Amino acid sequence: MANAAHTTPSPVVQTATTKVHEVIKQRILDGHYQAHEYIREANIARELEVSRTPVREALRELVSEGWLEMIPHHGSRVTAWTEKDAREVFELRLVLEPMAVRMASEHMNMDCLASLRAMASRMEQLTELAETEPTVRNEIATINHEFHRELIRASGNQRLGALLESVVRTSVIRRNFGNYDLASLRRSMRHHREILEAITAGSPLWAEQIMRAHLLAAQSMHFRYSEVSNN
Amino acid sequence: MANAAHTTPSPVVQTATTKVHEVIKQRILDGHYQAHEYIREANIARELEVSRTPVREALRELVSEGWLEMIPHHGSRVTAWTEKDAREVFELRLVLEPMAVRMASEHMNMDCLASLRAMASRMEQLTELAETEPTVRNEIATINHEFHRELIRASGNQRLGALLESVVRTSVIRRNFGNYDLASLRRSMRHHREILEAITAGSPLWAEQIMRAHLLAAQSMHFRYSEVSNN
DNA sequence: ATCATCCATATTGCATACAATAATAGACAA
DNA sequence: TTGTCTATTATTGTATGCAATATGGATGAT
Repeated sequence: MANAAHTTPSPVVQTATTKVHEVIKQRILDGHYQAHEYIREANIARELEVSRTPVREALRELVSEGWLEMIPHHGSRVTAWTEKDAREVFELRLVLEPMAVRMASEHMNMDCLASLRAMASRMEQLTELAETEPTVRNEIATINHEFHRELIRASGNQRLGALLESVVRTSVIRRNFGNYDLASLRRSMRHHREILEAITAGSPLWAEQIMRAHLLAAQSMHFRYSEVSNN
Repeated sequence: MANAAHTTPSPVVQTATTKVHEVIKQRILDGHYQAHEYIREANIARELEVSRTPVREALRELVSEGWLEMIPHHGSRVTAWTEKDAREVFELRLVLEPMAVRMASEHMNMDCLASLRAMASRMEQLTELAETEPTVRNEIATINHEFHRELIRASGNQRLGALLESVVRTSVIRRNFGNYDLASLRRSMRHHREILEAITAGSPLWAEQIMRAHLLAAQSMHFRYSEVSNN
């Protein structure tokens, strides 16, 4: 990916560059760094007690991965996402994730399936607490994200995983079900369960279609929410 | 992809880093740098008369974009493509490009269509020379690449373009029709023409299906060739 | 002969200094 | 007041030196 669409180069050896990379990325996800905010090289270098060199290298990587945009001689700032971006991402997910589920269901092993079932169950439990305890929505969102990742991983196409990772960030940033009413949450959980049922039944096509419906439902919720909040 | 999956950050301002980036990328495409060959920072720095700093930054970008792989404290080398990679890429193209064509045909303007028609015509002309003059195959390949790019651009989804760009490299490297017999070449040209006919007729679905067939035919040719040459 | 250990060397990783560039504020004139 | 020019300052871009690490071969012990 332009890369970009690729995983971090060195997962095992920890250099200063990888450290800076991870910190900045985490802070973007946290919301600690906000959209359009400039990341000054000297600041972050001083803060993390490294020189500007590894900072610059980390920034370049983050630019290639789409987290930052760099204006020569001016600086690097957090990329802001427009509604157009969101639409593009949904269009792509709508094609790639159903494909991933179809492929995953064609050669699914029992361990993976068991893991997915456990996640689905956990999310269902949490859903019933969502009304009284709003904070569990974050936990649901995290598991949901992991559920989708696991399915994509099971597709067997590594590149597909990298692509979706680079594309799905926008949903990661606001990965919450805060705007879901209970009925929508339950429907979403029902979709997860049905995807697993389709896989178990050995019907890749069924699984693919449910995933498509699942994403269209999510898309519908997203734009319903964003219309009243943003534009 | 990142970028990975992303275009070069600064198209207008030319820094030393962008210069190094372009040179190395071009050399990988040329075949000047071969698969698994190490790019030594000091060598390329001395050759291009810059210091190691911009070289390192360019290398990091190229790693993020998937052109190189970097082993910490060991070096950066040109990524080699396996048959598995090729299969993954075809799977992805088979989903993304038909999608792009469908979307492109839904809002196609006359200028773009005229440009595509011109490219198709040019390729058809060159095809009839391919038997007597083998070198025109390279020219056909270049126009073919441009044809596909233009279609993707016309889809209106910028991210899609970036994704495909990061994914389709393998075909760029060996972007030649050297292993096509005349009949296959003609069929390929016929596909291009039919895609444009489908768009003109206002049938996104037709265009999408022909693109899928077009890619499956190419896939078939690719693996037929690679079986006798590689494994 | 084989294996482990240690040292020399090549290469990358990082820090610092300086150069180049762009934004900012202030002075001055219209 | 407004516009323009200039000097200052902040920030990024590049070069260089040194530290950290890995590789390969020589040396020695078993």
